[in-house]
Amino acid sequence: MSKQFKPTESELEILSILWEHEHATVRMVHEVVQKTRDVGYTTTLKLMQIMHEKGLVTRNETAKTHIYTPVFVKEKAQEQYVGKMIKTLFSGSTSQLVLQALGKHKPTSQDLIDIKKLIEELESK
Amino acid sequence: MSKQFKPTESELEILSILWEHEHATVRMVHEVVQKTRDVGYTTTLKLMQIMHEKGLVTRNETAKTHIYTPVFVKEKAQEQYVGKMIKTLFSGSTSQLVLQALGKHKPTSQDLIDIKKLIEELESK
DNA sequence: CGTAAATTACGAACACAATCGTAATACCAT
DNA sequence: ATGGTATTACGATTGTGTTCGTAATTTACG
Repeated sequence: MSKQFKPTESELEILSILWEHEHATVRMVHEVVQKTRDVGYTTTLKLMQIMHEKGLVTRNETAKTHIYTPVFVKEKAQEQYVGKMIKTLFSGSTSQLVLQALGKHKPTSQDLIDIKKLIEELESK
Repeated sequence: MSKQFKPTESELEILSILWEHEHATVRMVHEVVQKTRDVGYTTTLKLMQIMHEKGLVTRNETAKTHIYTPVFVKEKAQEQYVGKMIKTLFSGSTSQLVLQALGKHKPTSQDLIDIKKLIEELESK
């Protein structure tokens, strides 16, 4: 089994910003964070330093201004969270999750086509 | 907007047990919890007392042994967690979540039929 | 009744996440 | 070089979740 990866709420927010930008400085991350939450620069800095200690991110320190890069890819987090949710909130039933998701958050018609395609692939096995 | 509902990790575990049984005593819940985690009885008790204070559960106190009942239905939690996950981990794309879920956790063929049916309903609108 | 057993109530301790103030450090422009 | 500015480093504080020990309460039963 691969290593467990369990970011806190704030850490996940920062990770999602890093995933969007490949890598980023503290200031860049902080500017995005500040749009939603009113928090000081050093708070964001500290969080990212802790994430570095934990091994959630690496950083390039050659320049004064460090550049942070996430260690885990987004897909890893997606897989983990989806799996956990199916287990604890949907009694292990993937289809229940899918039905809930499709029912409450309507996808575009192109999305529906993609999903149908995948279903056909799954059925043909 | 309806009230926000944000159980902690442990609280969610207890809630999922309560959802499964409609309602339950501390001992009943504790026995289930103990199967996975090694924790004392009073810990489970305390958690459920706190959940009561927070309004996550109600309890019937007519007998000495209280009976706890969840306030929110499971669907509410499902909706909330799914929504949040789509937003933070799937850039708002429902289909991405669905594809990830179906790809990693294979559903039964009956499940696939159900999903296809829902998709057709969605498309006919 | 009165004692044993189970349950609840309460408070304290511990761990950890989040926040920020301040000091140290590196860089840039003049 | 030096002063100003941005960044990093560090430590302290606060809040909250989790855990458990112990006391108080209720119930059941001899």
